[in-house]
Formats: sequence, C-alpha cells, structure tokens
Amino acid sequence: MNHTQGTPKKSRKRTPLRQKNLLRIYRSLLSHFGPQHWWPAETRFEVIVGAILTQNTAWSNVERAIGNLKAAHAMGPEGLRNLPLPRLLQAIRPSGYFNIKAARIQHFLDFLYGPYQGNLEALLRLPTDLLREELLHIRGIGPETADSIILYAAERPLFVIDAYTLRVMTRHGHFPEGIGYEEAQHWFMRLLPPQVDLFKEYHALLVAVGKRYCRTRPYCQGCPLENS
DNA sequence: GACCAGGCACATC
DNA sequence: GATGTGCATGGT
Repeated sequence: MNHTQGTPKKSRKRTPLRQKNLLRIYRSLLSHFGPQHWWPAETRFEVIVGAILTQNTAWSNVERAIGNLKAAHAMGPEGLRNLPLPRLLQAIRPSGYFNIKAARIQHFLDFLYGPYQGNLEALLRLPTDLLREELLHIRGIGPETADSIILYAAERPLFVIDAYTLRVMTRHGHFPEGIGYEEAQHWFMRLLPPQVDLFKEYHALLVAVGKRYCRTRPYCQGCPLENS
C-alpha cells in the first residue's frame, strides 16, 4: 500500500448519513459526470480478469493488458487456461505486479475448473452470500475484487467499496477517518434500495469524482460534492 | 525524480 | 487486531 498520498488528513465535521443525503450525492454526481456505464468489459469473464488486473493499478494500464490477452485469444476461460505462463506474464506485464496477478488469475481458473468444471455461469448463479464466500477463499481475491465480480459480473446488488469511495466520503464528512470496508459497505447497503444499476453507477461515479477532484491540487475545487 | 493508481497476502508486534 | 511491507508498470 502506498501511504504517501497527498491528501489532507483533516476531514470536515461529520454530518449524519441518511438516505436522502446519499441519494442527493448520487444525483449531484450523475448530473455532473453523466452515466459512466461500468464495467467496461465485453463479457462476464472479462470483468473478472479486469477486476484482478486493476488491483492497485490505473485502468489505462489494465486496458493494455486486456488488449494483449484478447490478441492472444485468451480472454475466455479455455483460452486463458491454455495460455502458457510466459505468454501470460508477457501479456499482463503492462498492468504491473504481473507475477502476482498471473498467480491470482491462475488461482481463479484452478477454482473455476475444480468444483465448477469451467462453468462460469454455474458459479455466478450461486446465492450471493455463498458466491462471496467462495470468491474470498481464492488467494488473491479480497473484498473489493469479490464484490466487483458479484456486482458487475453476477449482477447482484452488492455495493463495492474502493479507495476512492472511502476517500471521497471521508473527505466530505460522511464517513469517519479509518472506517473499514465492511462498515462502509453496510452504510450504502442499509440506506440505498438494492438496485444493481444504482450500485454500479454510484460506484463508478465515486471513482470519477475521486479521480477528478481528490487526487490533484487544488483539491475539491469545483467538486460537485462541495457543500453536500 | 517523485508521486500515484479501481488491492491483497503475509510478517511482525 | 493493528500496522508495515512487497509487489511493478505507466502516466503526470
């Protein structure tokens, strides 16, 4: 983890988080940025591979890796499983951490071709709680990656928390400093109607606002969430 | 050249 | 349980 982000430590006074606040934030972001249409992938399988490749990595780097995998005819369970390791490493090199991510992709494939015999649809049909539990047992798939797969590939209403979500919500006083993943997720899940499209768009919009207004100086200038 | 990016596992205390 | 560290490329 990189602890050197230049974000101010001090957050403003917290306001109690209520459903109307969360919905107002959503409407502000949607109005400011427009629909984000996430996840940018052609198939469910591509969502999963992309979710692993984008761990702590800029999406632009992931796009190169995904392009390489497609060029190698390896953006499907069979194709990727049959891709020799040196070629896998070469293909995903632009996404960084390529040794680790290759192992993580292979762990997922081992799991998929174990109990599910390569049947991705069967895996994604599991009840949400069980699917999450199964995914979290795969080495290299943590809470955010699992929840991204569940929301964007299995299309179940599970809110994805990421670094931008925590940063934006903390910065604007809606979450306390140091809030954990599960607790943050609980707030969104408890206060929002469980709608897949809403959860997808909300997550994507939080990333959009985080990238645009929480990353570079001057922070927050022009941010649609100022005074919200 | 330094900082940052759509995390996670593991070691150590 | 909390904290620190390694993993790596490419853009700003």
